Amino acid sequence: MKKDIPACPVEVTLMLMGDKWKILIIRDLLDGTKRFGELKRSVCGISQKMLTANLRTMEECMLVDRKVYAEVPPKVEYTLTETGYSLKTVLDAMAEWGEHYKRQAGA
Amino acid sequence: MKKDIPACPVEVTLMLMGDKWKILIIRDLLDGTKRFGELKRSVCGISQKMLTANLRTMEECMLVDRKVYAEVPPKVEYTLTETGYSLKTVLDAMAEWGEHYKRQAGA
DNA sequence: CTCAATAGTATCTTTTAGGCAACTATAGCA
DNA sequence: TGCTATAGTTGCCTAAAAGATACTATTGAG
Repeated sequence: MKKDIPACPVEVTLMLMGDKWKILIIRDLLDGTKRFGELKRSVCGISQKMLTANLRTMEECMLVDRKVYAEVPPKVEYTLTETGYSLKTVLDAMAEWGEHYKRQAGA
Repeated sequence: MKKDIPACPVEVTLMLMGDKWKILIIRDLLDGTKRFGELKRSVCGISQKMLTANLRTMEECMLVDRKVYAEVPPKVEYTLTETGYSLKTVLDAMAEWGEHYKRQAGA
C-alpha cells in the first residue's frame, strides 16, 4: 500500500528522496551504473543494511533500476531510471548552494 | 563547537538543511517573515519542541534571523537571511520535480 | 576439501527523534 | 484577583531508525 501523495510538491519530493542516504546514493549514481559493493564504498559511512533498505525503496518508487546477473559471486547493478536521473536538477542546486555556503563560511 | 564542513558540496547542503522540518520551515519562510505561532500552524504536524529546536540550529547556521519584540504577550519573528533565502533555488528544483513526479504517478 | 568473493538476511543493541505534559513570565482586561 | 495569550523551556517516555555483528548461498580456484 502506497502512502498517499501530499498536495505540496516539495513534500512529494521530500517523501521520495528527502533522506540523507538516498541523496548520497543518487549523487553517486548520477555518474553512472554502479554495483552494490561500489556504492557501499562510495557512499561514505553507509551500512550494508541501510544501503539495501534505501535501494529497495528507491526501486519501489521507480527511481533506480536493479539488475541481477546470474553469476557467482553475485553481481547486482544499480542504475538511475529516467525519473531518478531527473533529480539531477535538485542535486545540482544543492551542490551549487553548498559551494556558495562554503565560500561564505570559509571567508 | 562546529562540525567540520564536508568536502562534498552536496553533503554541506545536506548538513545545513537536509532535514524534513528544516525544508518545510524554509518553504514557509520563503513567503516572508512569520511569527512563531504562524510557523507552528503552517508547518503541518510539527511540535513546538521540534520547531524551536530547528529554528535554533538554523539561527546558528545563519539561515534565519530571530527578532524578539519586547511585548506582552511575547512576539518573535523569524525571517530568512540572505543565505537562507538563497536556498530558494533548491526548494524550487524540489517543487518542480515534485510536480513532475505527480504528473507521472497520477497518469 | 576448503577458501575467497559478492550481495545480501537476520538478529540484537544503541542512538535518535519526537510526542506529551507541565511549567514560566507578564501586560492587559474583566 | 485571576484569566488569557505567546513563545518558549524542561523532563520523561516511547517508538523508530540506525549500527554492529554474524550468518547464508554459490561456485570456481587452489
